[in-house]
Amino acid sequence: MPRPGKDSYGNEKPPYSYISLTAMAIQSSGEKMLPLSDIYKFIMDRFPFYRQNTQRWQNSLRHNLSFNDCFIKIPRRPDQPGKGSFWALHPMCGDMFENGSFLRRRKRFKSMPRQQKSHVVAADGIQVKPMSHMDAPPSALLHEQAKMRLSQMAPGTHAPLPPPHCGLLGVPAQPVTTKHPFNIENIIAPECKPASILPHPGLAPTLPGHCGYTVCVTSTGACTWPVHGLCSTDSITGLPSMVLGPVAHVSRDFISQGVPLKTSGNAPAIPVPIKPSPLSALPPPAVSQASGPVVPVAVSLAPGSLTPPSGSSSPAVPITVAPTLAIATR
DNA sequence: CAATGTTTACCAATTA
DNA sequence: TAATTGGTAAACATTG
Repeated sequence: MPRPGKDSYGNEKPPYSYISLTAMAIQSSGEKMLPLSDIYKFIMDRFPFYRQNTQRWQNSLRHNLSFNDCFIKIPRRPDQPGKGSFWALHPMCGDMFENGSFLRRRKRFKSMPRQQKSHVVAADGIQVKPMSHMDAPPSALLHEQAKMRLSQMAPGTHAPLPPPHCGLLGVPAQPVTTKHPFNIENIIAPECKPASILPHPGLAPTLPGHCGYTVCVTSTGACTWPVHGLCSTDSITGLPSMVLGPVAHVSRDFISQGVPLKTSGNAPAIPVPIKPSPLSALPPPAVSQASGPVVPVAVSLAPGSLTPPSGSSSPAVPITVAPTLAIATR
């Protein structure tokens, strides 16, 4: 990913697509995510060409942000009031541009391509391109990042992301050892410039020692958390937004969840995508095939009451999640 | 109300 | 030549 300086191209149109410009802006930020206004600012700052006709290109840019799966939207924390969300790059989109050409990508990135069996779903549900497409020399920063990410996320050729801890549902608990960018370890690790854990809207402060990072385990509709009430449900399907167990469906939206680990105002943030992904493209239920990044957290589950939404035809799931969700940090 | 976000449609250029 | 990708316009919804 190029890092053009100020006025790199004078008043000429720079040889970058909006996607690469946006990616550049995001990459240039310390936390690898920016609000829309800062993306505008970055582009206008470096490319005088874009100081004119702002309405036109900004509309195009917004279109790109929404339209392209390579960008994910990250809600603001309540202590970061402001308009609009933050935008970040999808963890798996680092290898979009080929041979230094930032005008046209080799292939449009799709987080959930429809019926492409050759693609691999990583443990966190993020789509991975077949390795044969990954060996072309990509460029600079994005590539490095992607490599780093892929090396921990792509199953098969790389060390897979360990499944989330989930006692009752048959997923063996494993120590969290990977450096997945969405990994709690990464987020709270001092060397990792992280993003912040995003409190679930309307949530009461978490109990001391309990992170309360959301995981939903159900095969039907809404689930309820006895203490934290953390589970968000998809607005359309009513299904949980993050899934740990052998579920039948996962949600369309990824919604930011969790409660601050620290009470300080500088709490880092987890970039949790909330971009919808097509339900139709979802693989059959499997523990390791949750849609969206599943943050490896330690979860204890016990029999109890997860209930579908009233009026739902889905059967109730006789599961309760224990009130404590502890993040395994090391 | 303005900024932000989503979606659809159309077209041109490029690629397979 | 069909499919894909990128750019643009526009309508509309949402949000602070």
